[in-house]
Amino acid sequence: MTVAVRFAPSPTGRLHAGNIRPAVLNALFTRAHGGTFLLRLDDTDKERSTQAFADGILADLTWLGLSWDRFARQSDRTARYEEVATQLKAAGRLYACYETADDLDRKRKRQLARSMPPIYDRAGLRLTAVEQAELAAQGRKPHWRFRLENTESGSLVPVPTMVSWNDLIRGDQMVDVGSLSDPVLIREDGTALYTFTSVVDDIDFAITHVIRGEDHVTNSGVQVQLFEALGAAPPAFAHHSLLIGADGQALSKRLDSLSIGGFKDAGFEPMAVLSHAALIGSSDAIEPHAAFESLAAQFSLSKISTAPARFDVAELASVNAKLLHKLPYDAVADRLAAMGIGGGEAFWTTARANIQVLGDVATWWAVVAGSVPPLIEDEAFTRTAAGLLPPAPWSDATWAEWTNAVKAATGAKGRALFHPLRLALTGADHGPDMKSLLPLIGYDRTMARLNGQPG
RNA sequence: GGUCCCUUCGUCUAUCGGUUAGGACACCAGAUUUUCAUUCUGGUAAGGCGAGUUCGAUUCUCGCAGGGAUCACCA
Repeated sequence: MTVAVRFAPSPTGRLHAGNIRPAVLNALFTRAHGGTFLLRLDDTDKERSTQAFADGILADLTWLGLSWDRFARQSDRTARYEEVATQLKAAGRLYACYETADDLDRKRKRQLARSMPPIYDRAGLRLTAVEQAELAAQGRKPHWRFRLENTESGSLVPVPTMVSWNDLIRGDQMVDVGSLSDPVLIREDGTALYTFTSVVDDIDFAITHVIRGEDHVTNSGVQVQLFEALGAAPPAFAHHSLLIGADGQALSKRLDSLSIGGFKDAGFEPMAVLSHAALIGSSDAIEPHAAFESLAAQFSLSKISTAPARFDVAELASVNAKLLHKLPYDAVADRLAAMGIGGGEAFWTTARANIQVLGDVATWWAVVAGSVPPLIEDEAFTRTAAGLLPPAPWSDATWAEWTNAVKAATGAKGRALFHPLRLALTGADHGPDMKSLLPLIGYDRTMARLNGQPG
């Protein structure tokens, strides 16, 4: 059996820290098992779905470096859904209901008020042919529910009915479909809903593994019955836990600030975001991986925890910085060039240790090749240092040679010796190793800055 | 309110009845850098609470508490 997975976002928003997890996990699973990856846009909600969001999701995935083997959008498949719905009606598993949304809402509230579970009472199933004909004559349009298999024969009253599967992350799972409402599959306007379209597509695209968030666990119980009603074997399921915020509360409130677009704008590397998303809530160390293959090589669903994991953007920032600190010059040469940054490998290996995001190198490039206002703490000291500056050409040894001379002349050592020189040469009290930075700054700029000129 | 899931260092986690409770990040210290950062080495730090089972419980059972999810003509 060839592995086939899918990632099925609905284009009602952009991708964020929470919902890239199933995307990444599915992609990793595919790579690890040699399967195919279907990107499916679940755009059955016409009210909320937009082309702009669809484009945004594709752009976000592409930026992350994720690709797909197959692509589908549910709005293209309405004819197929109608066909399958007809089949289900003929099989007696889909029944017409005439309550309005308000009716249903009132029913639910009444049940809740009496501490009863808000389960649909199957009034539609009790309608006689005559009653149905009357409603139809009034021009009423029904919506259609899937009759769950959860009663004893001859009864409409649900009894505890367990649907079970061996979840690839959570182990043995049981969902009691006896305590669930028959799901609405077809809206009053005739369009299909997610619970239905998702199953039809999973069957038609021969999906073998459904990897998604634990918010779908109950859905899976219902959908297993749908698969069976349609004569298909359910796929294997794997439900990962959801993320919570750094403060321990649900993440959903602040997702706007945790969008993939936001991470991109903040200057994070795609591989840092990808590594973090793949590793959070797993038993592998959360560390940067330079390549998708490296993540895939160690990937296993069994390493994913069932407990909700905490998403902290500071942790992502740290992964990003570590990734950059190890990044070889070849991997960034093009991007540095695009930023107008030269200096070659020597500059990059010197500067990379002091950046959090790639854009930070601009700061050090200005120090090396541009103009920075020097900070002169002690004019006499820097003037003395300027007088001792060795002539060009410079090498890695120049810094030691020079600072030893300054030390001998002034008696300064340690921080008292280096701090004022760093401030004068870079305008900052922290930064890359001066030994390798000095030759990059060069004689002229160094001399100018020691004399208080921006250089 | 019903149902499901979760609870080990600050954080992500390992442990499938007997361990000095391990690792990673963060933090602290030392080394390197005669400075900061980087890098390297070392260290501090944990089983929510209460019962039960057992010779023995982080591990199994139950209760409580806390957290998450779900109960849409959303996905």
